[in-house]
Amino acid sequence: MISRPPRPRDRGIPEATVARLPVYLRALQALQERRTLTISSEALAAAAGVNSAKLRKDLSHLGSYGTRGVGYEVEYLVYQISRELGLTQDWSVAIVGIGNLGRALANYGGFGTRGFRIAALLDADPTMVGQSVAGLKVGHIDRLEEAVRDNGVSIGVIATPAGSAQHVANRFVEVGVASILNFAPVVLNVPEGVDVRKVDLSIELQILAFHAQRRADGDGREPADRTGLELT
Amino acid sequence: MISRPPRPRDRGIPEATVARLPVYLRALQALQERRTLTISSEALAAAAGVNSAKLRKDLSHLGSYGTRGVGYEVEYLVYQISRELGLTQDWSVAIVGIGNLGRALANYGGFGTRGFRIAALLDADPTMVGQSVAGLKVGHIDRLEEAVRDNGVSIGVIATPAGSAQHVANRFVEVGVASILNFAPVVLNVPEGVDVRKVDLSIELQILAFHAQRRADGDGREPADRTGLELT
DNA sequence: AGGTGTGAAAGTATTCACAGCG
DNA sequence: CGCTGTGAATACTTTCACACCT
Repeated sequence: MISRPPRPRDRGIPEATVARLPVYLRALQALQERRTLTISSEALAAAAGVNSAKLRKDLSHLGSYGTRGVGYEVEYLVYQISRELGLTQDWSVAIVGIGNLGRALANYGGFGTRGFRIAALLDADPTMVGQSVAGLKVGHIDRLEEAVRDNGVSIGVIATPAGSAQHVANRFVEVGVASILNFAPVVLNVPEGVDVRKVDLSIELQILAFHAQRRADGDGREPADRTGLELT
Repeated sequence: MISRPPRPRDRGIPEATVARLPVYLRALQALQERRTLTISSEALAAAAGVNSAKLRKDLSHLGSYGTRGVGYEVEYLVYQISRELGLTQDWSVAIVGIGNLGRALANYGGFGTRGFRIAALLDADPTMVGQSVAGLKVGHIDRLEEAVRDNGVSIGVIATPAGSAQHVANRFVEVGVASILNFAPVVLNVPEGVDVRKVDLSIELQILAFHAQRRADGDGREPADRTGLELT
């Protein structure tokens, strides 16, 4: 549908940029649903909650996909960002730990708006095993290796209690799962080459508390965010 | 006159440091449970998944709480970090959206290991209202203002579908809640001075996919990415 | 000796501001 | 003319390496 990209792009995309691409992608997909064809950096930046210079710089790392005087073609950008993020292929995901959180994840429809397929749900609790969650039968954790191999799982999600997380991580790593999303409140130890991302609810709360306290302390002073300085 | 007597300590702790303090705190609390009295920067750094230079620099922003040749006193550091993060006071939290995720959050025992109190659960679904979740009765979202005021809520958690998130955020802001933790996959628009943090499951997955793809593509090159880090 | 605290250097990220293309 | 793409300036973060304290 869209002609082949000119050349393998520069692969040195800054980490900070990578972290924002999904946000841009989501904003663009929303625009696409509203049949918007093109958009300026200014408008897209506003939708994504960043400033336009940052957005343009970010996109410039993917290539020159805009048109001066006009903006970006929504559909084309969606495609380019999706490709860059690896969403043009499907990733199989296994979720371990089917408590409230695991269930929430399994049921999270918008899981990537395509690109991700939840292939297996596993739990250690025998009363959990066999139950149907989000249209999938929960398997026993003992079958993790089997589940990973049979489904070509390449991303593992850990939603177990803290005490089991490292063990599950080890097993993921052993069967070759090199991308792990960890919701358990522990620091996982993994060998070089394995990519772990952590989502930690209480850490986020604590960061909020820090800023809230500062707001209260300094009171009438720092408005939570530093004010811009003048120069020039 | 250049002297500045009033300020006891520099309050300008770098954001990157703030984001790591909760991780250190958790590691220290684990040590405390094992009756460890003192710890070196090297060992604490390993437990927290960072390098020791970074840890020392981070802690140096709080003050000079270590002893040269010895290390840090665990209990004292726990106290200092807790105080810095504002955990020596209690923060009341309201959760809006009691689906699987909201329930998971409500039941998350380790919610801050003290410091946070879940004061109200709210939902728009009438069949949900009145149910008991994690020992609390779910209230109707219409009573948000009441719930916030009666319980002195200062942190709001949004676990609703994307479509309702902005509306809920507006109402939080209007009753004076200036700290929001958003799990809905949308960019919230809030006035200056309101602090929003976002946790987005599919964004995390997409970042993992990016690195996984790079690993597959470039192959034999980039060693994936550093592990054990989170990003905000 | 042993390990913290910290300037200085190196590496990243953000913002500015404007040349130049469509 | 408007808006992208980008060098240059600025700001922030991490890492190094060692003086200095216990």
